[in-house]
Amino acid sequence: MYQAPRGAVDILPGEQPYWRYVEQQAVDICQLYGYGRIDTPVFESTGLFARSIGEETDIVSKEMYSFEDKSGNRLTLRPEGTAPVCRAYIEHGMHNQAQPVKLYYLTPIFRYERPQAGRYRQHYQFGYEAIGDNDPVLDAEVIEMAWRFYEKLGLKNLKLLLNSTGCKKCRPGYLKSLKNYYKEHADDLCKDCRVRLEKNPLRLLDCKRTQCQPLAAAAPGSANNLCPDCEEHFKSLKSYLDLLGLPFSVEHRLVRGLDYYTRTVFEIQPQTGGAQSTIGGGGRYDDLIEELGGKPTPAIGFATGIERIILSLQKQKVAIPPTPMPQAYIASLGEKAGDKAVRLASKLRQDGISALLASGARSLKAQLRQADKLGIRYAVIIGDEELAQGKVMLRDMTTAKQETVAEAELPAKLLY
RNA sequence: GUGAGUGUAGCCCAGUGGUCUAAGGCGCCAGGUUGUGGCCCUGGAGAUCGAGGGUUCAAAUCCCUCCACUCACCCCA
Repeated sequence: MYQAPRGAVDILPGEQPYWRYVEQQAVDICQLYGYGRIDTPVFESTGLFARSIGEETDIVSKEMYSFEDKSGNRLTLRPEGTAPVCRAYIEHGMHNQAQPVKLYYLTPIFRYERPQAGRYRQHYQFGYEAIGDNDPVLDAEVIEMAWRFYEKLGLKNLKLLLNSTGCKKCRPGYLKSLKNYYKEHADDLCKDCRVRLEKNPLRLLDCKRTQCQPLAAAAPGSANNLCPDCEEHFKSLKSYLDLLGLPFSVEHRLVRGLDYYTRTVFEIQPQTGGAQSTIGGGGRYDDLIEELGGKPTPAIGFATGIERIILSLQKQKVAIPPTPMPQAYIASLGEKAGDKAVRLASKLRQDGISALLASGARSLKAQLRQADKLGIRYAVIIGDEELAQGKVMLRDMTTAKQETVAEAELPAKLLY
């Protein structure tokens, strides 16, 4: 028997209301903040991701779905959303548009990982990017937009974590002091952290092992080792966040897994427990466009996992708008009535009234039982008597009252 | 890639070597008189007990291998 591939799931009709709800709120907030939708291909040249995300990152080194097509091109299923948008920005000469260019996407993401709660091999991300401006007011706006989005969805107990990782001028110095600090305490580190010390010192900061906690807590923070420009940018951002009334906490241990981030990084977490505490995050990537072959162009973006949002909505028992059911169930008895039912269902639908036509030649009892189970309010019943009168029976399933009405009256009755 | 837990009908699950030709609940289908739902009653369909191998006179139950799912780690949305 075939099963969905590991880490990939079917989104069944019963779960669709959550998806449609989240997607609608995403589209709405983007409209509100002036972002235009962009859809990029699900696969791109492997090099695009390797160059942007960083060869040494876990995503590139072990999580990409890469393949070669029949002409030998190395392609990869999109493992994140920002690089393709930057590629499109460059490819279509968007630097000629009014800056910053604001784009959003809602798309599947692929990463070869072991699935667990809130983590899938194919998952969906909603993300947006503001490209072409380094004003910290834009950082604040991007963060605010994410915050309002979650608020609007109905999520409670949100936490905003903020940090600044500096730029290519100040980061090398910071990394050096971080390494020096850790080298002095190398004996107290867990074995994973000893590897990190060499490979990816920033990751030392968010080790989850208890033995490394005190060290990480007392480690030098990037936000305290910024160059004057970055310092000023960060300070300004914080004042804008205050201005907007967004409660943030500066986390000097906040680091993100992609290499392209500069200056501002942030994450938002609903305090709902579980291992996947972060539902969305983002930051600045002022060097990425240039890195990918464009002109030097500052930018900032954000992305959030739809599955994690839905998990949080469910944990917090947020009420979701239900999917509307058909208004009418068309039941019939006998062949002639059946023909009339077919025509009537078609007519109602053409009039914009959703209708479900009974199928399978079942008893009236069975037909009504189905209407009831599906939660359809009105049953239209057609039998020999109705046929003889040239009318139909309209039954309100919620009150169990029914009346004989002319077919022409039906639309008005069904629309209340 | 690592660790732990779990795998019995669509779903929840009973069953720890013979009485299992596998129980129950939900759901599904049908009936409870002639054209009427929701409650109740009755009946029915639906399971190679995750797969393969082994031990045994006998295995859903014990052993091995594999697979899948779940949770956690690494890492990330």
